[in-house]
Amino acid sequence: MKKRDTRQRRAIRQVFLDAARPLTPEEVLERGQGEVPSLGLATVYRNVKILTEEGWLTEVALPQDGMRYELASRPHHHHFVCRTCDQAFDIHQCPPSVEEIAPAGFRVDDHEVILYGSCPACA
Amino acid sequence: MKKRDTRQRRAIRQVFLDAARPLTPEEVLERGQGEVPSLGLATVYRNVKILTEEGWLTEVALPQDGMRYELASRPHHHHFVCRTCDQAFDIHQCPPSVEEIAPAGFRVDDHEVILYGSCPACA
DNA sequence: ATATGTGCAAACTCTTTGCATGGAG
DNA sequence: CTCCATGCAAAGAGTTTGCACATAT
Repeated sequence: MKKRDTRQRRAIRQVFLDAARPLTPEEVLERGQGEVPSLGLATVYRNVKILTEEGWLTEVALPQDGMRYELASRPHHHHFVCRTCDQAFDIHQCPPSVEEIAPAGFRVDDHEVILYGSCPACA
Repeated sequence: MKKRDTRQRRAIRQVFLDAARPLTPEEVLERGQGEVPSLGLATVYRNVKILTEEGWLTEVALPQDGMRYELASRPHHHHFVCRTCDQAFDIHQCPPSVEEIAPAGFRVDDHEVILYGSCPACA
């Protein structure tokens, strides 16, 4: 199926290019409406799904509220979740030897580290 | 508010005492109905919330599907999620200095490490 | 006896889907 | 001119809440 280059899809892509952290569909909607006011939530969901299938976005599975998405091209990093404002922040370091805690017999091919606490604005 | 010791609450507590891994509300319902067939899902949600507030249970935030719960008294550990059978396993080690990767200005009060891969049975 | 706990169903929230219209190619 | 994409509204899935009745204390 051929993909069309619509105003909405362009706006949604731009939102992710401008984002410094993983975004929820709701956040994508708000930001995208700055560019295309008529943008609907269903369109955000549909496009985020398509962009993820295309490998342009990746799902960030943070427990707090729902799935978040970010550019697939970003280098390896982890996340900090603020329990006060519920925002997710990137952490650009990775603890050494994280994957070595797996017991023998388990083959590890990826890992996620999530820190919880208060961000600078909420602390 | 004083807490009563009902059949339902006792059954739910027993489910967690018998569990070897974090459980979803749905799993608690199924297991609890073995003891109290009339048990309702709303009661599970209410009690799981109360037991968490009391500090008897802790929320386990595995991205897969929804929140899971386990005994708070279990020693600190992390989780391995098998991408083949979707089962979660406990890892009884914790990588050193995980929380030190947080940037300045962030106050960390908890962390979670999730490894993904294949468990011994699926490898 | 009294007030909390329960079960049911309705309300809510988040996400997906059906359908008629809009707009890219 | 064709069809895919969009917006709306309704439908689903998961969780919470209101209410009348049950029951622990």
